[in-house]
Order: sequence, then C-alpha cells, then structure tokens
Amino acid sequence: MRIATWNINSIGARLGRLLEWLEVAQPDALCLQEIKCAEADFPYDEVGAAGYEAAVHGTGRWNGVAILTNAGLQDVRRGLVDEPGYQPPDAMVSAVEPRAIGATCGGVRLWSVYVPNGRTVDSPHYGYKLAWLEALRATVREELRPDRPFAVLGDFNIAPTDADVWDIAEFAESTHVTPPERDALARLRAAGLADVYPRALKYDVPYTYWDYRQLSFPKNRGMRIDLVYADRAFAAGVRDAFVDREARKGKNPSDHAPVVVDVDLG
DNA sequence: ATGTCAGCGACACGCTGA
Repeated sequence: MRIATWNINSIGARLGRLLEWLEVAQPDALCLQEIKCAEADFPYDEVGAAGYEAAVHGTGRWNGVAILTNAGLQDVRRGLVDEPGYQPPDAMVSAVEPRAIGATCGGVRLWSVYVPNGRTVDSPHYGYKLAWLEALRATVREELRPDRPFAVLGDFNIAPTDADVWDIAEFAESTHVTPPERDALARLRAAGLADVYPRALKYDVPYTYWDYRQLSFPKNRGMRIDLVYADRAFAAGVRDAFVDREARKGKNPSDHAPVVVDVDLG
C-alpha cells in the first residue's frame, strides 16, 4: 500500500496540482491538510473521477483536513477526544476548528491532522497548540488497537530535532522547535508511535516545507514538519518512505511537499 | 527588498494567517 500526507494549502487553488499528483504517484490513501474548504464544497466529483473516495472535515476559509482513498473508506471520525478550541484574546468563546479526521482505508486506521501553528511562543495560539496535542495523544490512546495497523499523518508544525530545520540559529525565539512542543511529540511516541523518517530525494535532510518567501525552496531553507507517526505494526511494514520534492516545484505549488510511505501490511 | 500566497469582503486592495 502507498500512503501519503500533503498539506495542500487550499484545495481550490491546488486542485489541478492534486489531480496531476494522484495520477503520477497513485497513492492508495492520501491525508490532506489545509484544504480551506467546507465539507459540502469539496470537489468530490473531480476526485471521484480520479478514482478516489473522500472523507472531509472542513468549514471554509481556514484549516480543513481530508482523507482520500481508493482502498475503501470506513468508520470516519471527525475531531479529537475533548478537542480544545481556539479562543482569540478578544473573543468571548473558543471555537473548535476542523483539524483532525480519522478513517479506516483497506484495513489501516489513518488520521490526517493539522496541528495548530502556535504563531509565537507568547501567543495564546501556542498554548492552544500544546493543549491540542494533548487531545491528539488522548485520541491516539483510544484508537490504538492490536488488530489493525495505525498511523497519524499530517502537518505537525513541529521540527522533531534541530537537524530538522535549515539553521537552528534562525529559530532562537520561534515556535516549532521549543522543548514543550518536542515533548508533546515524545509523549506521542511513548503512547506507542514511531516517527517514520523519509528519504530525502535531494540534499541531506528530508524537509517537507519551504516558505514561499526569500527563495526558500531553491536555497533549501526548509523544515521537516510533516510527519508520519506509526504504530509498531505499521512501522514494521514500511518498505520505503520519501519526500516528493518534485511536487514543490513549478507553477502554483503548495509550500509543502508530500511525504510518501510504501508499506506492506499482512 | 517580505524576491510569497490564499481567502475574504467587496469589486480595489488591505487584512489575516501561514
């Protein structure tokens, strides 16, 4: 089975690139993040014509996640256990955002997640990020079962180690590299998940994201923040994993590249 | 040089989020 994850940065702006990539890469399941469209507005017909069913969790302008598959779609679950919402400083109430969806595809349990960015360490969005990661851990603990392979794939907005950013000195005051964020990843691993580390098809480190600004992609000023966290059964079946940086090239790319995993599951 | 991009409300481009 080929299973992939891709922060597509708007399915409306990227539908052509998505259909082209599905044709070339032929994944059996694809976790998408930042679709930026409501569930009812998802391009089901175009994706269906390419051979894929879609489970979608989205409300419109921001965020939004989906799982596409040609291996059968079952037991779709939207949102996390006790998922926190984001409460902006001037807002009266917090709002839960569409950032997580789970589904079983061809016997494999998959979650597509878009972890909150955090913005800055002193922002309320940073605390929201940490609380959201705790809810993700609770959900993983509830979902892990011995009878089916399991993986959480998505944009975690955390670089697991200093080597996962182009220059750690540039991140002295930044989110994505702080100990509390990395501790949250460590707790996911302690719950029974392993980081499926992909091959880089060029350069040394398999970055998955390059900012649109400052020629970051040609200069390879990237970050590895799109991760595949797999349980023991899934991880044991991994035959190959790589970042498809070709998808970051050319006209109208997303700022993220897909992570592709080829896995044999009994 | 912020060497960027997307969506929104509104219909020109500033604002927000990344």
